Formats: sequence, structure tokens, C-alpha cells
Amino acid sequence: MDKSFHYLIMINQALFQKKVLNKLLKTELTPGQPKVLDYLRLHDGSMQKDIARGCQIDPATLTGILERMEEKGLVERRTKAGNRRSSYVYLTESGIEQGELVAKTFLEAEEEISSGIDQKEMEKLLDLLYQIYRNMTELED
Amino acid sequence: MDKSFHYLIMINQALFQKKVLNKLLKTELTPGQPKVLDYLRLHDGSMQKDIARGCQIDPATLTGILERMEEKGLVERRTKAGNRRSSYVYLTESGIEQGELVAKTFLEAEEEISSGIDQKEMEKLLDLLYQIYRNMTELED
DNA sequence: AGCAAATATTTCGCAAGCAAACAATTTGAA
DNA sequence: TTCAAATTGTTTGCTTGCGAAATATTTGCT
Repeated sequence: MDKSFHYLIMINQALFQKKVLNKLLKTELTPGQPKVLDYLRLHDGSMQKDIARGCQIDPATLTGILERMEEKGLVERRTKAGNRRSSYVYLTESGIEQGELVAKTFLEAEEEISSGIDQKEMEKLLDLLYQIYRNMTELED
Repeated sequence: MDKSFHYLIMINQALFQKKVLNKLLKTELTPGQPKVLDYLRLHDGSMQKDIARGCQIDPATLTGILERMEEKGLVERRTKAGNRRSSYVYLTESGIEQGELVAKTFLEAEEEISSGIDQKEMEKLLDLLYQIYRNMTELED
């Protein structure tokens, strides 16, 4: 077993993603939708470019995800007066519900994977991951 | 900024992946290939199902990745006498070279994202990620 | 031996991911 | 004011990703 950062981050993300999607099977959410719902739950009314940056996906990818979310009635895209270039994305009633379910599911999954790790250690883990996140974004490659 | 595990693991994996692929632009490696090269570097001659498990991707996904890697002469698929069902995958000369380059690139990227984190803290981070990995695999959902 | 179950890979269809090219709109500088 | 540059989003084409079903082979049970 290779205990390097690159391997652990890859494999943990893959496993966690599968764990969450598995819990959300009963909903009709496709793999790309939970993270967008979670982002909008905290930043309702964002422009697409900000959602894409927040979720670290390409704007071109987001186009398709939002299209399907709009068809399913989870979000609405509106333009503001004075800016017809940007489109602002809002959760619908149904989107808010699904977003709350997603958030609850994330929490549940996080509890399940924390056994053997105490509160202090978990905070340390999040601090270190946050430091790495800042290192990668501040230098901006 | 949301400092939850699910967000940090998602975003760090995405950013790290992009950082590595960016460094490997001069090679002609597609996004799925580095992890397979890295796995084979440590486990040359594996069966496809083991590569898939090691990289946490679906066997069906691996089929396409290996097809393109074989076309480019990075790997060879052979069958062993007495088992025509499994196919065993070996790095070619060129595959070994590219694998070493990938490994060096991972190391380089890992150093770049570690600023402000000392040796002891990094070990703690890897230990915690490894613990979470074990929690997710031992319970096997 | 014979045949059902298990194993390993591939194929198919769709969603997600990116780069590059494009379209529409806004900004800003001459 | 006018037009070039920047901004925002979409389209296209390809790779990656998964699940389900198909195919081929091996194992195991009787």
C-alpha cells in the first residue's frame, strides 16, 4: 500500500464520492449534481463562473449539469437587469429540499469514515487540507 | 470558505490533478493514464481487475484507457498459459520511462503544495488519510 | 463428465470532465 | 463615441467515469 499524498487523495476522493452517491441512489441526482446543490445551498444566486470555480469544474462542464438540473426543476437561471451576459442561478423549492438532503448525507458519510479519529485530530486534518488548498490556489500554478 | 471534509477532499483532488496534468503537458499522457502508469510501476504484470481496484476505477473504464495506452506502446496485455480469462498488463520500455517521469512529477507537485507544513505534520496528515481509507474499505460500504 | 455459478473482460449508453473555438455582451481606452 | 479587448457562457470533440448487459472462460458441485 502506497501511503503518498497523491495516492491517498485520489483514492479517498473516489471512495467518498461513491459512498455519497450510493446513499443518494433513491434521489435521481446524477454524479455531478450534489456538489452544485451544496454550493448553491451556501451561495444561492451565484453566477455560473463562480459556481464553476467553487466546484473546481470547467464552465463548459457546468453548462450541461445546470441544463439537466433546470429540466428537473432543481434550479432556475435568471439574468439581472443591466447584465445580459452573466446568468444567475437560483435553487427552486425542490432544489432547496434536495440540497438539504445532500448536506445531511455529506455529514452522515463524514461521521461514518471518522471512526478511530478524535475531534482534535479531525480538526488538524481539516487544517492541513485547508493549508494545502491555499498553497495550490494562492500560487495559482 | 467551507472547511468540511467533503469539500476539501473534492477540491484538493481536483486542484492536485490539474497541477500534475499541467506539469505533464509535454508528454502526450491523457488524464487517466498517469495513475495507471504509477500503479504498474509498483505492480507490473497485474491483472486488469487489480489495476482497476488499485486505481479505484471501474474495470469497464480501464478497458478504454489500456486500449489507448497499448496503441501508444506504453503497455502490453498478455495472457498466461492456463488462464485465458484474465489479461496481465506489462509496461514496455517506453512505459517504464513515462512511469518514472510521472513518479517524479508527483513528488515535485507534493513538495510544492507542502509549504508551511513540516515533516511531522505531513506524516500526521498521511496517517489520518490512511485511517479514513481503511475505514472506507474495511467496512466496504 | 456435465452443467450451473462464479470470474474477468468488453460493449453500450449516458453523464462529467477539459480544451479550443465561437457567440454575445460589456468594458475601456483612444 | 467608437472599436478593440476582456468577460461570460455555449458548442464541439474527445477522454474518463459508471452501471448493466453481453461474452468468454474457469470453477465447483453432483
